[in-house]
Amino acid sequence: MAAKRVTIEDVARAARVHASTVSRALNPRTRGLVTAAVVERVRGAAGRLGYVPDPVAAGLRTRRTATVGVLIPDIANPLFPPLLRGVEAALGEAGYTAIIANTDNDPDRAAQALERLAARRVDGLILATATRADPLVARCRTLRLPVVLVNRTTDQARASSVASDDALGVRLAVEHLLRLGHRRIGHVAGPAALSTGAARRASFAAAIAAAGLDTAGAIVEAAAYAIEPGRVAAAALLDRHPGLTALVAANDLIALGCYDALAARGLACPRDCSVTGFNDMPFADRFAPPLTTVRLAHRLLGATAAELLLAELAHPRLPKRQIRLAPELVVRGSTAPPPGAPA
Amino acid sequence: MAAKRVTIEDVARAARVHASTVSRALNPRTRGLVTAAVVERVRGAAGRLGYVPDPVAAGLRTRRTATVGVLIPDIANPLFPPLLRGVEAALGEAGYTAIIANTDNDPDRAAQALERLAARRVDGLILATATRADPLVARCRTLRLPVVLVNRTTDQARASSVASDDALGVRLAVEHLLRLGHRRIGHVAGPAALSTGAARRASFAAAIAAAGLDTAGAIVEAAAYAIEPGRVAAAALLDRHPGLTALVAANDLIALGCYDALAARGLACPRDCSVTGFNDMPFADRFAPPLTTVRLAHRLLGATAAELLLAELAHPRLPKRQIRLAPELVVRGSTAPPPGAPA
DNA sequence: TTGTAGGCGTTATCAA
DNA sequence: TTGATAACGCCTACAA
Repeated sequence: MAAKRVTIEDVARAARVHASTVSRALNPRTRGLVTAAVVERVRGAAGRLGYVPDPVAAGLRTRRTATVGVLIPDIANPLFPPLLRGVEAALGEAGYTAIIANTDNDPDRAAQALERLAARRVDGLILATATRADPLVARCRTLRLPVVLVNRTTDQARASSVASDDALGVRLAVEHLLRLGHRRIGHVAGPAALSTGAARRASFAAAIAAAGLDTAGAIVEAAAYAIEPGRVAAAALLDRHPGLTALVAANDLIALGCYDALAARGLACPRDCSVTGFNDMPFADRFAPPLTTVRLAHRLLGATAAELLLAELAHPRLPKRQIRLAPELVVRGSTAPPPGAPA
Repeated sequence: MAAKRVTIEDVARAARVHASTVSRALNPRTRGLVTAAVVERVRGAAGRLGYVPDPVAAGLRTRRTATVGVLIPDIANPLFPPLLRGVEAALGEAGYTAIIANTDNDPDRAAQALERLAARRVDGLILATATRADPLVARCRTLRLPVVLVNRTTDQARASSVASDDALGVRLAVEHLLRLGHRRIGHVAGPAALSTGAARRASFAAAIAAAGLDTAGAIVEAAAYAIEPGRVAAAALLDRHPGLTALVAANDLIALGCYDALAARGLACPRDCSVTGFNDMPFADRFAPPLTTVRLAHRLLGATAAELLLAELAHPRLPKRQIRLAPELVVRGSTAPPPGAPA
């Protein structure tokens, strides 16, 4: 059946016009240059023959592939699937296709992936892997590759970005704990090399200080946003400050590590110690106990990043924008008044 | 800096050979045709100039894009991220790139995605969305697009496939429950239109019959592999058979629905009723209670699918293969002896 | 072993 | 408004 490919020449013959006219008639941007009647004839012929334009050939000529690269740390981190859905939806709407690459939080792999995607001639890049001093942003400038940061940002605002308002999120968590009566609150921070780790930590310190409490030393940094590093850091924190009645974790996976560290010491959550997370990852409501956390609109995060990038692709000289989405607190079963508090 | 693109012509000039020689020297398959000394000179020049071959241009000429399409129902289903990692790893090894598309279990979206990927000239397709009578497999044949099925299969073995041994998995779950002393066991099945739903249901019935028990009517089908449909189906099942002491769910999300249905009736799991899942999705060990389930090697599933496809790309006339990976039972906290059983 | 020539399917530019 | 032409960057018969 569909043995041989239908090309623009075949359509041209069938419509009794030149191939370039077919191209113009079929391309929405140039359709205005062609008589309406001819457009109809061409579309009819194209439909009859089952013509499908070849984006590879068009890309060779136009230097655009209608393709966007997406670098993420690890798709197995439940934060990212919804984000990717948002990216995909927004790109798809505009006729773009996403090419996703995992970097495993490894800068070398990220650099490699960037080169591979650039070689594939992606039109732009969405970076969910940025460190605060990420060399990839500069590399994109060199390659003249439009880039948008999502979730994590760099210290220098050389690219547009969409992220959560980390400061607000942590403040909501701390204020919730203060309202419950907690006075000895610790923080298991994320990596300081990431904007999220640094911002959440700073906000924690500020919120504690604003309450007139002392936070010195009640912060330990986890080596990565994952359960086991979270457990290790939480254990160290509890060693140093056995009297803590609440832990603010820099994200939900670290919060799970806090669960483990508490369990290992025979402490019950939330009875002996409350825990809060960040992200409201899928199934956070199913954990034991259900996790009180700060909810991010992950899908919106991805969709917004895609739209920022599409805007830059359409208008290359657009000023960079930094968008912060406001998160909200979701109270579940992992937080309660501190032990000994009046009911 | 990298203002202008470095082409094969530039390298040819620098190495004082013809462009076609550069092409041959740089392509592993044709390198043997070129003198070693010339190869060295070419590679040197290419390295110095920072030449990166353009896969778009090469693809136009060779009709191959080193690209594979992957259709999945929904990346937000935790089953798929590890599977995709496996696909990505195996493809990357061979220099291929995956292009992922979500279909939301919608046949129309799946068909659309297939056409889009075909238009993009993917070299092959990995289908994780197959229904038992999926028209997309035939469409791939028409398009002469190599295709491999993963996780779900079609009734007709017109394509190679990798999936779990569903029969074995369910048998393991049922036998575990029998050993615990359960005699009234129900099944919340997956959609009958999917190979997994049908196979797991048949295996459940067979295992119950083999134990000399009566299963008539103790099966209800969930409308989809998701929590809420699972809850609805489990509720219907419990209405019809209030005496059930164990539920075998067709997958982990349906198992979570069973949790909800039991809770709504004031029944405790596992004290009043045991529940088993299927897949061992990430975080299944974190649920309340931790889920006893059948573990699949998801990453291996994906990697194997990719390798099957790569083999077919290399040798188009290869016979189709049907691979079944053996799952294993993971016993956790959601199963226990039936109420009233001797400790 | 290397060079020559042609073409993959499309679109931009120019001319009519 | 439409047609002709060339070019995007690469690969592969074929010729030398």
